[in-house]
Amino acid sequence: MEIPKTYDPKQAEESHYANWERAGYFAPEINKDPSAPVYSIAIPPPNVTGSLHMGHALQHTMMDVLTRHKRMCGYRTLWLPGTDHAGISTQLVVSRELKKEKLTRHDLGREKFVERVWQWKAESGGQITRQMRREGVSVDWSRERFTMDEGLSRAVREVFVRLYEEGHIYRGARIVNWCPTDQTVLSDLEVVKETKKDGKLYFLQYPIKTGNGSERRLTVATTRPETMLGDTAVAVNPSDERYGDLIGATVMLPLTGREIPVIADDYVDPAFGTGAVKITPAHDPADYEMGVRHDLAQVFVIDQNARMTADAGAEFVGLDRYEARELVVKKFEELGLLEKVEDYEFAISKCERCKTVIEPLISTQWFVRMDEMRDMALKLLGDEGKPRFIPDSYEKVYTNWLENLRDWTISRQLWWGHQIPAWYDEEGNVYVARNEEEARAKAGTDKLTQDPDVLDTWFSSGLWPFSTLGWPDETADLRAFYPTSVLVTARDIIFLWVSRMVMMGMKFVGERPFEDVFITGTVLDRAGQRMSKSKNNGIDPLDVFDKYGVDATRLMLASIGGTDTRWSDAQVESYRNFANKIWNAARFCLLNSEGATVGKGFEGAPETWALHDRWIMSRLNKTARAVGEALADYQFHEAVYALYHFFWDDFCDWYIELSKSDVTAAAAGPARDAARSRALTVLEQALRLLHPFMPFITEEIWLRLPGVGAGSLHPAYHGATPTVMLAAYPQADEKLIDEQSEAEMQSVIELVSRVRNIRTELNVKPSEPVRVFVSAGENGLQKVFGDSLPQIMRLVRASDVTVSGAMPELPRATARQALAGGVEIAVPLEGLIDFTRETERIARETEKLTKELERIEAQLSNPQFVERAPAEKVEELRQRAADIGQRTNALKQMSEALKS
RNA sequence: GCCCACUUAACUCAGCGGUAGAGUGCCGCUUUCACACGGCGGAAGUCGGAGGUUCAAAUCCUCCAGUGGGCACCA
Repeated sequence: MEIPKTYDPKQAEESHYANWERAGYFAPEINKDPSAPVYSIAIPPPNVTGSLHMGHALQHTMMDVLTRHKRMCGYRTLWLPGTDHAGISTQLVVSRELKKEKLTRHDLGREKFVERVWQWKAESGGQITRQMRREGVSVDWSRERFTMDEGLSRAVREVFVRLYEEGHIYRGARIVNWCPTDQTVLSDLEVVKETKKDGKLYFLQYPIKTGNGSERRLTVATTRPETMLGDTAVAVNPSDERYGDLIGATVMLPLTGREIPVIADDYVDPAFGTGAVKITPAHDPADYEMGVRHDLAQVFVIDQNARMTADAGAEFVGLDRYEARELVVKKFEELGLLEKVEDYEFAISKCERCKTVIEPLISTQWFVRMDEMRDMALKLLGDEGKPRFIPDSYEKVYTNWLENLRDWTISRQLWWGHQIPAWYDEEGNVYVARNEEEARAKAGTDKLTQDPDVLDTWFSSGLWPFSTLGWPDETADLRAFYPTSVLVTARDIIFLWVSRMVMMGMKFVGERPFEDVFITGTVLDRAGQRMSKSKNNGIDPLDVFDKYGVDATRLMLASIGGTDTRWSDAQVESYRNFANKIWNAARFCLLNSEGATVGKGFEGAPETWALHDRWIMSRLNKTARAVGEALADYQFHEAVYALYHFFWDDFCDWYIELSKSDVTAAAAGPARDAARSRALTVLEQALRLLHPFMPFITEEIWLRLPGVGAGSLHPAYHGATPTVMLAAYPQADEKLIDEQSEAEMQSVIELVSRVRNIRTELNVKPSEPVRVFVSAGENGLQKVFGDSLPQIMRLVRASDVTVSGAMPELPRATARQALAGGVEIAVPLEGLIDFTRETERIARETEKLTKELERIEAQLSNPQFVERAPAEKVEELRQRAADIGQRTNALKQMSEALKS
């Protein structure tokens, strides 16, 4: 059999995925067990414009591990894939294309433009789904969805109509976040606050109308002087003694000739600035509220392009807001009304996508009142603790946000998206309907115009867990797969998306959309910074796949816990090495597989097996148990750790070495066949355990193993072509977990390690055989060592190993060591021992033990400890103290022996 | 301003009430017939600081410092 020495991931990655997809292994229909439990995940749909980044790779790895694991456990699994139409992003991508042809979307018109977007989607929208195939994700492509699909669009209209009919959706003029670049309104969540370090606070003086010709001025502080052109009041705190006499007075607003009142409002903080606030209801959210409270006029001085309007005055009209700011300040200075300008750091709102400074404007938009759905979500958490957040600290974040939830602005001034299902007749009456026909019926006319706005992209995403399953129809998929089992996502969309799915799911399906929410950590760059396009510090997962292989990358990602972790090539490299280790262990087993069959070799009662066989089965079952428990708790790193060390340490370093002489015996025969079968069997089980994490290498090897086939599959998949993907996931068999064998093996391992240590410390050449004497008192270890003699000889490179109850008389030139359990070892090394060094070595060892003994004795002599600590704890320490005492004595004698 | 998380070996991180761990790196030795992407052995940490609770604290509590993140209408 030709098997290369080094694992090349490319070939396996290229061949298996296409086979799995073609064979239908990813679809729930592959499961033939009608009573199989169900496991489902709806993928967080990546933007159709997107390309794979590390965050996707991380989340997809975890979802794939969960899905593959459950599938192998016999669950009917559905991991549903799809993409999001991503309103603004997609519209901009296509607009940019048009720009190359010297066209704007307005040149095309809405209909042609939208057609063009669909065309773009057909040609270029598949990039991310192709990249996902590279990751090995076991999603059911036959159920792939897109948020603008007809089915999902129907769900969107249905939800809109129902919310409107129940009075949760309304249309009205409110102050909103306007992005002058994207030319659309944005929800609060699409606005980011950024610290403006070089901000200025301007102190403007407004003359007060006194009627008696006396000069008095009121100073207001502002970061936006240009908005003073739209001021309609100055507010002070009613309890502020400085201004008490001014409440109700009139201020002559400079530059405008308008007169505005001084009003009192508790909102004003007397301690800030001058304690007097200019109020611009049309251009500031807080002022807007105050304007509503005091019935103030709204004077619009800034338009949707962030330019000054005619109402700003002839000198200002047409100016950009920042030009207007300069001019206002200059005029104030000329008039002697600019008191001062201070440096002032404050938070400024920007468009999350394009980073343009938001212009608060009053605009007619569609909104959703969230109170009813908010209460449903809070009740679900309060009553049932659902969804369960992992890590649980996010539950508080989620609750706090919900409790302070405000109305959601859902209309967007875009062309790409779900057009709002509202029509207007010629009088401007609005008809909300599922389609135009229904609207006509309601309106009693066909002279209707549909609202030009589209819905916030997150409106359709909020329906994702059920719209993808066919809602509003009562489909079989909806019944089978809703609620989904878990949502795996990043923390930055808990509000934007997670909360809305819960609210929408409760409202429209009457049930939570998922049981658990697993919030992943974030992969940071090497310097600990978030990866971002603007910083250009992203590491492309596809490059990592090319360099180290998909399986190694997945293992690295899975080993990231719930906390943020810096990217490290070295770590991926170590998992690449692990993949190679797996490859070579398999290579060894396969090169020695003649006469062997997976599943054989462990016949009869475990008591009749050799120690190392009982031991490896115990380790294997413990590992299966650990992995199962870890995955149930989303402790991916624990699962990886358990698998890594089982495979490398237990299986490769010890089991293969211990069984090597039997496996590679020159003479064929039943004993050799059995030993070979056992190695193959353990390997095969290990591959199953590893498969959810490393799908490619495990399949590549598994298919080559002699004896695997239809019989290896989980019963739910009978009739399927053999694949490790559908093999039964190993479940811990508690009967095979054998603590005594593990303890005995541990003694053998320690014995071997100590002899090796002596060899190294005393510079014995690797090729030089040694003689080893072991005394194991009268306890059972004597038999354990006796039974493992050939293996011990091989592992320590001894010409001879003698095990007895007591150490025989040995020459002075003997290296010695005292082990736990009263075991002593001696290696005569005539001519090799440096007596001084050996004395030192024993002294070091003694010192280490003495220190530990002192600590233990201090504890044991503390009556409080003996009294209050659990009895077994005390007993454990006593035993350890006794053992150390014995070893120290032995070392002392060894030291004496060296002197004689 | 408020809230949350993090701070453990040179690096990246586990552990989260009972003898300090892993991977990488480092220091020896080693190309013995699965693997040098390997093997064997080894050195390396007063677990951010200060208090407190406890028989016992890296682990629980309080305060402080640093880092990162979220929330917030102080103009």
